[in-house]
Amino acid sequence: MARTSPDPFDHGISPFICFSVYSANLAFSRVYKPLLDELGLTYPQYLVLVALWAEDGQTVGGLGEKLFLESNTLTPLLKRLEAQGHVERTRNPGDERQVRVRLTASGRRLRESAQCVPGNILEASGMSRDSLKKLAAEVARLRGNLLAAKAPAGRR
Amino acid sequence: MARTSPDPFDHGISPFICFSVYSANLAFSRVYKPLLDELGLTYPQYLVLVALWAEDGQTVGGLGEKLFLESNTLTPLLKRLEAQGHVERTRNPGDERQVRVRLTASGRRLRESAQCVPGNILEASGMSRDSLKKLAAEVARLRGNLLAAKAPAGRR
DNA sequence: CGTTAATATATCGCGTACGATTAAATCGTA
DNA sequence: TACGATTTAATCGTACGCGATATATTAACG
Repeated sequence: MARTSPDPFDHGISPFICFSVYSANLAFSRVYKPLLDELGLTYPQYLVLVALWAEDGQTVGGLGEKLFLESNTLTPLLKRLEAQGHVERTRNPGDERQVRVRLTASGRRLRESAQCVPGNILEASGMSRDSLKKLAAEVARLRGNLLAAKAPAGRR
Repeated sequence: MARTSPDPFDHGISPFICFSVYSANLAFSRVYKPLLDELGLTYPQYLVLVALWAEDGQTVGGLGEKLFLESNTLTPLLKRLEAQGHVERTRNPGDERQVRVRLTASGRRLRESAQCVPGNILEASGMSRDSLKKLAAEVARLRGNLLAAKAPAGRR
């Protein structure tokens, strides 16, 4: 009998991993808050800037693929970043459907001001760089599995 | 190319554990969505009910302690659960500051309808029960460290 | 060419999260 | 007992996430 465990609510463990992830994410955003407040950024805005610092001039869709977000989330966020003067959004002349997001001088300057952020997070995590790296990889693998289960493989 | 690449970003963002957690949480809520839609619940509402199924009649503050949330988030959420007829909120006669949240018959019935949920999540995770359990514990430890770093020791 | 399908972004409404504030009940202590 | 301090929820404003929909541009195909 490879029946599931005798206790029907031992299933509680699978809500447990999702709850750990859920609440750890809340905890992260709370640790980030005071750091990012000084830069006038929210946590998702910071993630977008990290992506742009790595590769400037990405499209909305390109950013969404990296961040697992869509235009309904990104467009208002990017408009706020634009209103703050950190990015500019321009239609791609070669394909007017696309919007390219480019860092302004202000957006590039923020990179320096934000240099201390990862170090602070590392310290707050109370774990070694290596443990975090391993943990991040495992969680990313879990994320991949979940997304694959969500959008079945046959799609093209 | 239209296909989402298997590992879209080994570039800028991947070293950040916070991003793995952030995006894994989004992935979880997307996997939960269709399951919980059938119950008419959101993911945070489901978490509240899980807490109440484990222990009925908790106060708003007690729920918040378990879920790492505060009344500014919980009160509207609980009102929606009440509007759906799954819980009732009553002031504690012994201390009128507190609000006790109790499951209704409808809220208890939901527990049976939701029994299939954890199994579905487990399957979607693509990982073994044991791996998930270990991972959940590590992520919970990380969460604890972050919260401890946020609220420094001197608070007493 | 013209019509239709596909693609890329934007808009809208709802439900969280959360800082800041408010209001009410209780406690501590003189 | 009186009264300021503390505790507990609730309220408000802002910013995500996201399903559903709208709009505009490009591609496909007859």
